[in-house]
Amino acid sequence: MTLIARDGQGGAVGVQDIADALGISCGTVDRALHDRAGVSPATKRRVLAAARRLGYRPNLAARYLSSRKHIMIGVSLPLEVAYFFDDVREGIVEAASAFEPLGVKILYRPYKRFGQHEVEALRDILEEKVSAIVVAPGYHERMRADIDKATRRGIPVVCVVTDAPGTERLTSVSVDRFAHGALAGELMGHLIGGEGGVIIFIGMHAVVDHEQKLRGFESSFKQFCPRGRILGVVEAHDEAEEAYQKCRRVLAQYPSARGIYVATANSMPVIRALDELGLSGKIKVIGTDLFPAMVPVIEAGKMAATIYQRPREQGLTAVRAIVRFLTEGLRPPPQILLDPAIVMRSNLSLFFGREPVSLESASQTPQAEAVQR
Amino acid sequence: MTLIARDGQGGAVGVQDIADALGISCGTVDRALHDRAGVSPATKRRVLAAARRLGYRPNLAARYLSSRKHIMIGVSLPLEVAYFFDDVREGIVEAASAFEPLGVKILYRPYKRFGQHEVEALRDILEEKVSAIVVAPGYHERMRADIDKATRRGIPVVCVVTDAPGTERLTSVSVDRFAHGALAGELMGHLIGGEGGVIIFIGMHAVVDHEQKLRGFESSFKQFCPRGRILGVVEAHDEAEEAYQKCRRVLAQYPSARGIYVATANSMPVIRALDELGLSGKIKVIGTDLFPAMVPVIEAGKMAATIYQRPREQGLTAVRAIVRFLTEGLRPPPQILLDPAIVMRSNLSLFFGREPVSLESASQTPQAEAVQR
DNA sequence: TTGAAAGCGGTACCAT
DNA sequence: ATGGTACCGCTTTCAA
Repeated sequence: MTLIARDGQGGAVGVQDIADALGISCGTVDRALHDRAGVSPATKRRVLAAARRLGYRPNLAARYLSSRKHIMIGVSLPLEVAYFFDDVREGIVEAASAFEPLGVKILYRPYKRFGQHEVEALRDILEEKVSAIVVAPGYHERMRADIDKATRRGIPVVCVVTDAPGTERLTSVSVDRFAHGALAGELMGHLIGGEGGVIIFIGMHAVVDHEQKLRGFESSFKQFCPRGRILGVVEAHDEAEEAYQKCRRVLAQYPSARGIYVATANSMPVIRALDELGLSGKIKVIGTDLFPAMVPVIEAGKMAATIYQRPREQGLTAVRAIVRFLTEGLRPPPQILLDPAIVMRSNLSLFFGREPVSLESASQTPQAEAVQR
Repeated sequence: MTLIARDGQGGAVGVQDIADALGISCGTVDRALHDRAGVSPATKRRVLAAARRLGYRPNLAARYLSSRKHIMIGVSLPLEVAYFFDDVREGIVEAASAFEPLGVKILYRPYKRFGQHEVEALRDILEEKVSAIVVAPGYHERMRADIDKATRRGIPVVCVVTDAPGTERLTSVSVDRFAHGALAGELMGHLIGGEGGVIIFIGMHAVVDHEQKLRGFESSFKQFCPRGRILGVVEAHDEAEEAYQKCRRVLAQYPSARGIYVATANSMPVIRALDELGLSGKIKVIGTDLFPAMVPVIEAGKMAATIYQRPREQGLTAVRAIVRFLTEGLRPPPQILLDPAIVMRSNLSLFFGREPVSLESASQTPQAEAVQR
């Protein structure tokens, strides 16, 4: 050993150690480490080798303190559907606030409706100086060019809720949609006691999400309800009135139906139709997502279960993945799939109205410092 | 305004700003802010007032960099039951690694079996210089004194999996056990089609956890299975052989039983008994937790569902709560209840064998730095 | 009791 | 291309 460890903290190796070991200055080491201009290729190679050999790990606190570069995460999400994307945003803010000490900040650039003006919103964000971007692509083909552009500029893009397959996005966070449908199918099989016909409501077949849920449902319903049958698949295009009308029509057509699976958030019109026909509770309904109006419906037993896509978790997960990538270079798996949660009457209260750990009560005040060591 | 903002970053206020505003030195401000010795009460009051007025927020990166005090979290968990506590520990390590830039480190002091030598293990940890402690109290009465002692020393204690009610612990992280039981009850109601007798296996009535699950089950089973009946509650004391024997006996006594709810992890002996009696799949079983041996059982349809207590999430949550408390003074709610997850065949793969975001691939190497901005 | 100043580990700028 | 150094905001030590 030609070196004397500079510190007792388990021997963390810093730029200065590398510099000392090579007999050069820390400035040069910094330049070599970060691909900055003005280092001879030879020196650079030596530095990189030494860094690896000595096990260099950057001190992130020092870096943050020194560079004063904040990690600004641009968030572009639709304002509608509010109950869902508000929760996503809540998760994002929550995670960002946990990383505040690392200088993580959120730049929120919402747009009106899912799928509308999303490209413009993304471009706006690209104008600003952000370090990463969170988006929920409605029409991913339209977003592709800008997502790839951001990525090539070194700005990682993470998709939440929906994905933009085939793009250079860092990763996507969403619920496993096949599992979503499969859970619904398995549960439905149990609910209707292993036999009977069911009807499925989706948005449209063209939407990959809906199609995946549908396939999931079909695959497991077949297993868990061998004497069951899928009577029909209704496209309601996420329109309330359309769902209502088609529900009435399809029930008239199949009066023997024993279950309905609504693979989108569009379940309330179905409940209304069942209510009017006096079939609430008789026909078993499995819905998707969770919003205020559904609470009394579930409590009243008019909907047996709903598959919850955990928007808050999605937001949390996206930001955590970004921060780890940015600060530690840890590349997340190309796709992060959360497990959909089954919400029934017994656990409803755990999902609804649950507050995040309050951000207000954070120590703005010096008093709270006292608890530290 | 008598002050000119020192920086353009949104006007963050630091110790120096307070010092300037008061015409004193930053050293004094620091002492006043942290209850250190050697500040006149008058000065201290003025500093505190100014800090609040100016909206002082400590720069945590600077603090960490300067003080070189790491946040060492002492973790005292049993090695058994491994499949469960290993996952808790995995979550703890995962969360800690995310906060590594803040100097968060784990001091792991395991002990052999749940409930045994836990007091000694806790005392050992107290000897070391830790900033916080995570424990899973088996016999919380025995732990009380040491938990309170740690807390009084300024070392927050967080309970995971189990709680130590009535102690000064910072908070506890566990699954909502009433909801656990209630979910099982609701599901069971559906599984047996609204009528029939069921049998419940617990550890013992004296264990609060088990009693809570039992009450949850009873309450919802009554609602969802109005023509159902709880035939018996079996205490198996977490012993495999006992569970097996009692299962055979109770099934002989109630041949009409249509469902079994095992409220502890002790479900495999029950499955074995059912297998031998040729009742697998006929009698609906709802279990608790998830471990390797259960996977084929669920896949084969011998167990309809299991209620998963999400050990990894518990570990993650505990560490996050500790870090936020320590760094931001944010006090968590007195009890953190996670939602139990329903695992069935359709979502089994999402829970089992799921790897945490790999810690290995983290940037030990300077190359990964290049992705940063 | 208080002030002044030296770091902590990187970064960035100015010399060379 | 490289070295030297001031500085980020806070803590800590030494002087006064």
